Amino acid sequence: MTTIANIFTSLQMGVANAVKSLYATHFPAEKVTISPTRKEFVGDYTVVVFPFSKAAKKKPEAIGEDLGNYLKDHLAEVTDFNVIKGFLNLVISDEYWKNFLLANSENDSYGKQPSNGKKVMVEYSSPNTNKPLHLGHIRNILLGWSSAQLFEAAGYEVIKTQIVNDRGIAVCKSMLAWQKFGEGATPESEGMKSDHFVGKYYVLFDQKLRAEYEIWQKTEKGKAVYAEKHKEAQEPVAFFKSYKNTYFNEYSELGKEAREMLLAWEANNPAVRALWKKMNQWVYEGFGATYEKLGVHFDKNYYESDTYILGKETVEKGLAQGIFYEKEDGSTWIDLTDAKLDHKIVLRADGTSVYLTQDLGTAQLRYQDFGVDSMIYVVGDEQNYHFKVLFESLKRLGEPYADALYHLSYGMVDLPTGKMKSREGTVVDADDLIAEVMSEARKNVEQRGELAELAEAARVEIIRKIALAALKFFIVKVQPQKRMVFNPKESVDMQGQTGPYVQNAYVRIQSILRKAGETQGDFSTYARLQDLEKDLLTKLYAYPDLVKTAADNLDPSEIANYCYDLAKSFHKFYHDHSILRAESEAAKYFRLALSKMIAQVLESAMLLLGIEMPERM
RNA sequence: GGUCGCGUAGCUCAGCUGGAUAGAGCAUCUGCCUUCUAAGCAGACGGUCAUAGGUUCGAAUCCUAUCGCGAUCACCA
Repeated sequence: MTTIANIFTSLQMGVANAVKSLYATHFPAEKVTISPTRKEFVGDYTVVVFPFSKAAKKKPEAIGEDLGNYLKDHLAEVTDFNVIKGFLNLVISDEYWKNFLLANSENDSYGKQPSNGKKVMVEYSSPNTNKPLHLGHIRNILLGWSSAQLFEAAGYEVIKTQIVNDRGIAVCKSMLAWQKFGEGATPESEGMKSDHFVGKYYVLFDQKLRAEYEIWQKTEKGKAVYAEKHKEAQEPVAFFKSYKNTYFNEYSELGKEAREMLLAWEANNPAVRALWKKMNQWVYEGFGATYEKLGVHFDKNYYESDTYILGKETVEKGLAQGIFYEKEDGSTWIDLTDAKLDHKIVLRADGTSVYLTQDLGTAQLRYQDFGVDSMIYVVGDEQNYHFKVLFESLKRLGEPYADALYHLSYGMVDLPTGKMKSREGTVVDADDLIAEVMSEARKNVEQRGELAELAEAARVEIIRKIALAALKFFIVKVQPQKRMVFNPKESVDMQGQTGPYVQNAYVRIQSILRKAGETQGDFSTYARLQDLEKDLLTKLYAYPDLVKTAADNLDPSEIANYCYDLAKSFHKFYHDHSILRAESEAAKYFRLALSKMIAQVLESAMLLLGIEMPERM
């Protein structure tokens, strides 16, 4: 396989040399801007010449001519140029592109970086064990999975993990509701998916609590509390809404029982622990099924029931180092005011851990377990502050991985009608969503009839791939840090800027390859590459760099947008030029090689997003 | 109020470290299937890039201020 010098660096250096020899000025090569030529102009790459006008003391047009001539004379890759205003458009030789294609069209690891010997841990999903996964989790899961894939492609060893929030008062709520009102029902007896079954009791608890609360509001005690605590001109409805949490903690019978259950759990009460295990097992089975449908998995699970006591040693160590300090009441704190982050508590006066402490301990545990060089936390942007504090604290503790901690922060998912609110029942359930997009895909497949001759099992598999492509692409094409609007109707679209559109480009190529017979042949005599062919080649050429920058930026949406771009260019090419009936044998083999490489890049790029390609659709 | 994020076409989104006339998709309208899969292609319509200053040969992009939306500022996780 011939190695090909990077065209960007070679052009940059060419320009720098030209500036040096023509104008006797040093201009750093890496500062030369090279971009793909816009399609309305002739050329493959464009050099912006304005920055040289000071050194050259000439008009930009004249500089463009100078540089163009120099590059044409000195670089074999440059065969022609034109200058428009301050822009020098360079035409790259057909030979260069043909060599590029020859070297890479059969290379199925194109774009993947060699191992860099580093380990990174990606934490994502991290659900609570009291209710099923919803749309918000899906965004989290897809971002987590695809950034893990991205890092693997960028040369890292990746360990995928989740931290399961399997304890606490919320979990006790569903346990208590099941115990009190469940009458021994099981997912099997109800015919329900087991995480939904547990979720039902979580909802039931809230209903019972609300009923209890409403009765209480009318009691003497309730009226007295309102009279005493309400703000001026605050109606009872508004007051009691804001008072709900206090009620739960101070007056509610159910609240009392739930707290007692939590205490019993912490005291290792066998009956409570057994109930806890049983219900969590149900939830895990349900989650497992959803994860499998989404095509994701984890290498290692951490459970909050194990990690919530972690971190105390860290605090002791930090105290000894003077990083933490104790208050008079016995609680322990860290002062981050010089990092503009305020004081944060790390241990309560009774010596128990808080959220931050757990995360400190968990980070260290992970380091002990895997010796990771870096960790990525995929968590919603409402926790930005927490992660700043966490990372700053670990840095002060001198942890070896502390400079390589990243929070992949993403915005909430809204519905066209507004925010998702569980209380108002507007939360989009993950399983429902998957089922819906599957049925939409099936409808489309049946309408088209393209797969009518396939066995049902094969058809189902393709439908699954198409459906998930639509859903995943829809979510992952949006930049993570942006809040996004999820329109359920648009998420099942299969035309336009969608996953199936990209798949269709791949499928068209597979269809051609099946019909082609011999797909490899000599194309060295193919001359005059078409504009659309060059457009595709420059895009293919950009792919490996894209993988790197997308990983650096923790941004899978860059990959999604690239896939769409590449597919779009291919669809146009496919429409305008015949491949199997090309003008010559050389042209045919050239286009077959080009198509093969496009298919290969589309397949591996989409796989970075967790999207699989069907062979036909 | 402090801090952070966001604001681009009717809607959903691109626009890389500043570069040519700001791009896609959806929606609406119009063409193109006897030719490699029409989940496709082409065209029309649609913009004061929130606003005002500044830096620059050049600003959607960088800086400042203002406005709007959101998050956060818990001994919850």
